[in-house]
Amino acid sequence: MLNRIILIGRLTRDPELRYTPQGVPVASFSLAVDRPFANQQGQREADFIDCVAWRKLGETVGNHLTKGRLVAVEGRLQIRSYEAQDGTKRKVAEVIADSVRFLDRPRDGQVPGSPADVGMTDDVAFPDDLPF
Amino acid sequence: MLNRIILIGRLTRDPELRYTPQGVPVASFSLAVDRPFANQQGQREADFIDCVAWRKLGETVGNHLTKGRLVAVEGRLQIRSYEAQDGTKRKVAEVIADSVRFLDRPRDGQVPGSPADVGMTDDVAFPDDLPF
Amino acid sequence: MLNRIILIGRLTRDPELRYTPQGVPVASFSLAVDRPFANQQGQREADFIDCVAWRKLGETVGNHLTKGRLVAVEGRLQIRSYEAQDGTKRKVAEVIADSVRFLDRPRDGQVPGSPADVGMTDDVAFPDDLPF
Amino acid sequence: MLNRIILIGRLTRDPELRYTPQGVPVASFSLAVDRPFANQQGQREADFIDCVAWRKLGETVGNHLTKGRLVAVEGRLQIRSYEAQDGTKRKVAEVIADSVRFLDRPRDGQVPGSPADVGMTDDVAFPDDLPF
DNA sequence: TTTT
DNA sequence: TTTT
Repeated sequence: MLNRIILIGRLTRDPELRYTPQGVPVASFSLAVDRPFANQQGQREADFIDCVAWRKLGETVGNHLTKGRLVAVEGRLQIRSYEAQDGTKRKVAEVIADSVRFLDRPRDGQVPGSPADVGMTDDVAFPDDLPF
Repeated sequence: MLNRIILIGRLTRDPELRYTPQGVPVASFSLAVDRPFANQQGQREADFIDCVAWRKLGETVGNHLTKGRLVAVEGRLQIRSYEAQDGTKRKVAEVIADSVRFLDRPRDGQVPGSPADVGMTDDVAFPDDLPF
Repeated sequence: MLNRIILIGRLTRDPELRYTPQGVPVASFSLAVDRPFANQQGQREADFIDCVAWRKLGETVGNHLTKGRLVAVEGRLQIRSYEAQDGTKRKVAEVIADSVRFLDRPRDGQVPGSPADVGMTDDVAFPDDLPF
Repeated sequence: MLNRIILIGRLTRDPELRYTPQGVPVASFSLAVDRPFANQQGQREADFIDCVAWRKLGETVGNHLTKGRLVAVEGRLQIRSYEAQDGTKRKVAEVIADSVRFLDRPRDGQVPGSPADVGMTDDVAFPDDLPF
């Protein structure tokens, strides 16, 4: 009935922007989110969280974000279940973003024209999770 | 750097309460969280989200919650990566709860003595609002 | 750049549904949200938080919610500053809701036809804070 | 029963660090949080939100943050009611922070030794994710 | 009293 | 496959 997640982290690689057969843009990216404490070996680990952005938000993400950029993502956690080729059940967990804010400025010469310190929001109400 | 998730949903089955070798209680449970819209067949789907509660919160969950109960869970999303027996990489996504609130009353004869409409929090509760 | 609040609480009174001169519906309501700990006298206090819902969501709130109902509200915290008649500066803090979920069923004979256990979301993207 | 707010914004001035008569540190600061849309005059407004941090978190805030710094604050919204000298009822809304993360680096020569890109949390940090 |  |  309520499913809300807010993350701040850095992109582990450049986003991938693709299009559905119907031409709907969808960007995939992965965030490294540092855990708030050290593990038993005294190291600070991170969670690597897959995110998806659809439509206009997806295009903004795909066109302006790059590996290493710091962002705040708001969305919901979606769990998809499927059967693998070997017949075992698998699950995919991903955050369906409805807002992505850029929290640092791009490094020089990275993405010309990228909107520094600007956020994008996806307020249009569509089914954000076509099975693509 | 920030990882916060808030869910409202119903337990898909009774929680499992176990103990680490060191005797630390840990409860596992799964929530069905209805999606906010219908899919293309007009049906309302749900995400089935695995949750974990440690220590005192784990015991409360294990002792007082049952299948079907409505709860609000606050926590963080944790992704664990591991290698399966067949050598493939797998991931486990689970919400590490630091607060679980009970939003309905148990059905009659369910769990004698369960604290209806009562929440439990993993945090130490300081009066953060002395009138200073 | 990011402003997100999630509350679970009970309405302290019936909501007030009004309309702007342009006919836009807006519902005002107040939530009692129990604090997570007891104060120094051992009593559990609550925060009384003013909320506002616009348009279709406002009508749903105004038509289906009543004093005492348990709800989950998602929105943003808005602070309006103004000058009182005596020339002093005052502030109004209110939560602009973009989603309200009903977490209990109405008491018998309360609101005929009210959608029990149903949530409403306001996904349309408008300026949610006309100075009304 | 649940009261969670997450903000990203900039300090409108240097924080004030004070101490209760019992010696408990408490820092007050105010955040400018840009609204996600423009008003009817096409200008982007901000909400100015008062925040409070207690104890160790308060000291970190008081000692390391300065006007203009970008932070993420997690906490709860607290409403205090009181009677003014003229007999009228007033309310104070403030966010009681339990985590403050620094999202930019201090400007040169600002606060020597300040922990750049480091967050502080009020919570006790248990390894909530023993591999069990 | 308002930040970039 | 992992970010600063």
